[in-house]
Amino acid sequence: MTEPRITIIDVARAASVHPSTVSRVLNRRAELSLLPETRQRVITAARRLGYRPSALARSLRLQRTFTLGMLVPNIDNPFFPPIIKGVEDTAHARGYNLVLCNTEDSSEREDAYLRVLRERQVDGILIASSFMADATIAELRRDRFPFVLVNRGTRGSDDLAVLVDNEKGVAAALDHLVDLGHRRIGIVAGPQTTMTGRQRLTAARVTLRARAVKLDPALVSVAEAFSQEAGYRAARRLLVGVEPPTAVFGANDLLAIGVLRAAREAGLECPADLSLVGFNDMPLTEFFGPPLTTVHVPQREMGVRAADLLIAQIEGKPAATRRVTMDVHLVVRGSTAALSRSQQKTA
Amino acid sequence: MTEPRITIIDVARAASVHPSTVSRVLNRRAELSLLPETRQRVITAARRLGYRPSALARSLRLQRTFTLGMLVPNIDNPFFPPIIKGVEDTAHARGYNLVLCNTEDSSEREDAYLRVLRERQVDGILIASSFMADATIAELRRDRFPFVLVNRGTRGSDDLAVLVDNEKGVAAALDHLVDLGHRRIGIVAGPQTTMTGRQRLTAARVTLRARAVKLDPALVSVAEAFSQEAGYRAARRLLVGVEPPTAVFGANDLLAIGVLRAAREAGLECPADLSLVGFNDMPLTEFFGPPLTTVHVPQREMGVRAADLLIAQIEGKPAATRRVTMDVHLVVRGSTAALSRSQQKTA
DNA sequence: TTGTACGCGTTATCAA
DNA sequence: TTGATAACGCGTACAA
Repeated sequence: MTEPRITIIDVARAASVHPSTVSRVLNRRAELSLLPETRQRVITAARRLGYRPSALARSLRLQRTFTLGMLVPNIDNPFFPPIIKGVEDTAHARGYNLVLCNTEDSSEREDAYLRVLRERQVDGILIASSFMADATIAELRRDRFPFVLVNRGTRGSDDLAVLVDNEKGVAAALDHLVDLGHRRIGIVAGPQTTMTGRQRLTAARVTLRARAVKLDPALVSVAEAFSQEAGYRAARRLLVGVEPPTAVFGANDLLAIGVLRAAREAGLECPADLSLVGFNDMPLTEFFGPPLTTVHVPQREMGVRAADLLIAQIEGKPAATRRVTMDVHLVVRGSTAALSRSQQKTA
Repeated sequence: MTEPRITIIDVARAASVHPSTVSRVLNRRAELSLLPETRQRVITAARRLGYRPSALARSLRLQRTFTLGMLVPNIDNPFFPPIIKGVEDTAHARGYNLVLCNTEDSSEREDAYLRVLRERQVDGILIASSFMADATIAELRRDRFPFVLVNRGTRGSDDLAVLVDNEKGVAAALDHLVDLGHRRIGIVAGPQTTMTGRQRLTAARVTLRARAVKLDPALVSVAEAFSQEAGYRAARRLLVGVEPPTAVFGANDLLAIGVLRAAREAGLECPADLSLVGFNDMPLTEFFGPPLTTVHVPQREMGVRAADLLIAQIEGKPAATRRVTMDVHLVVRGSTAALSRSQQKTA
């Protein structure tokens, strides 16, 4: 059925040398001690036979796979692809492959994938899955398994992590709204089971207090996921109140889009009737109707830094920093506008 | 440094049985012939020691990795994530893992990744990379390596493939524009080095001829990639002409977005001054300004079908069909409108 | 400079 | 029902 695999032994035979010699030639380590002629014989024999090394056998022998695993909550969320690209580019450049796993925010899948990755002996893991239990991560830590957290932290430990400056971003977003004259500001928060969700909500509270703007508890709606649909549902609860907000901050862009949809359904125009700010600046938000004002996060760069951190750890290099915080800044586009007279009247 | 790996041998020792027995117990194949007591001893020993099987060793022995490779041009293109999810869900459900590779439409990376995938002995490959040379694919075919083409074909061979009904989609898109009264219709075509690019342009020609609408050669602009930027550049060439089109068909949604940007820059409102149709119905297009009229392609389903096809081949199941063509339909949203009087005057 | 021998962790096959 | 053995393909001390 299948052609028998061509191994190092076949090459050796063809070149009339010992298999170990073939191995030496093909792994051009220190060019030390190899007759140029022998080397040539081996190389041509290998090419002629169409020899293909077995990464499996090599990994088994070396106990190294040159593979990284990455756990992502949802590849459908446009926030992640640029991060993944950053990781992959860096990995590729440094001789590593990437195995990508979609957890769908299901702890069952998270565990399954984590197990698979370890059984496959990937050299390290990137965890962007924000729901994953700290306990699961603690296990990796205990086993000294190399890993890096992306866009999430763990309580009270100094795991390697690449984080976003949520405080700064949220402050910029809300300062912007307050500066535009808004006082009744609604918050569509992310799931409070995630660190990002909690941090951004807390930061929002802090910022508004600092600006002496009262945050009406009725104007805080927590979404059960970082998705457009969840944002829509959360926003509906927000907009039907007797005294609706004149502006809303969505804890990420997908939530903001959900808000937009709910607003339209309620007959509200954005930004005329409702100003809207998101977070992440995911691709294409500038083409939305209206273009989304949002907090820019350097997604690709996050991936690059995360991969760098992980590979450094794998290769035993001294880690200069255990924690990288990405800088962010507000990008003002069309979805926010100064508080209008009509809005004031309504309120 | 690293803890020594716990192997089947350690478990065997702890359970006072032979390693081969451990293997038998752990691979709950036909429950045939195993003393319940022995089985229990092994299982508890394994659990107690925290035994983790080595996928590497197993794959080496079995010559099977239960891993699929997937080549994608660009994970940043929102068209692909749903496909990838479809593939991954199916693979996961059937016991396979997925190694994802971003080719960036670079043949260098395509070759590099393809080589890596084969060295890692993935059981099969999904190729969504439309630029890949037919010659490269011919090599896979020659080696009888299991693969499935996604959203692309190869000339004159009956490779396993999951395709999109481009003819139908393009016809629906252009019929829609013609029905709205448009006669000066521009085409922003995809790269003619890809099968999709060629098919859609040809289909456009065919459809317009069938409707007795003349296609002005000056109104056909070929983009050098299926990206927003390339669409923008191609559209600029189109819109600056002396007699600009009243409607444009973009060969995919990203190109259409590029057109939108170019139109705005030229002071054209969409759809008042210019109607626009895309292709693919990638996620979030409904939230664009204006919402994009486009041809819906069941992306996730494509991934599912592709994975099914591939796994069937790997497992030696008879392939009912070698070629699956996905049905498509037009989704009319806000970016298209009937030809207006002002547009007629201009023309 | 090259050959010898062994082990990486499994599982299939055969023998007991 | 379980044990022994070989082999999957490679890399590396060590010996020659």
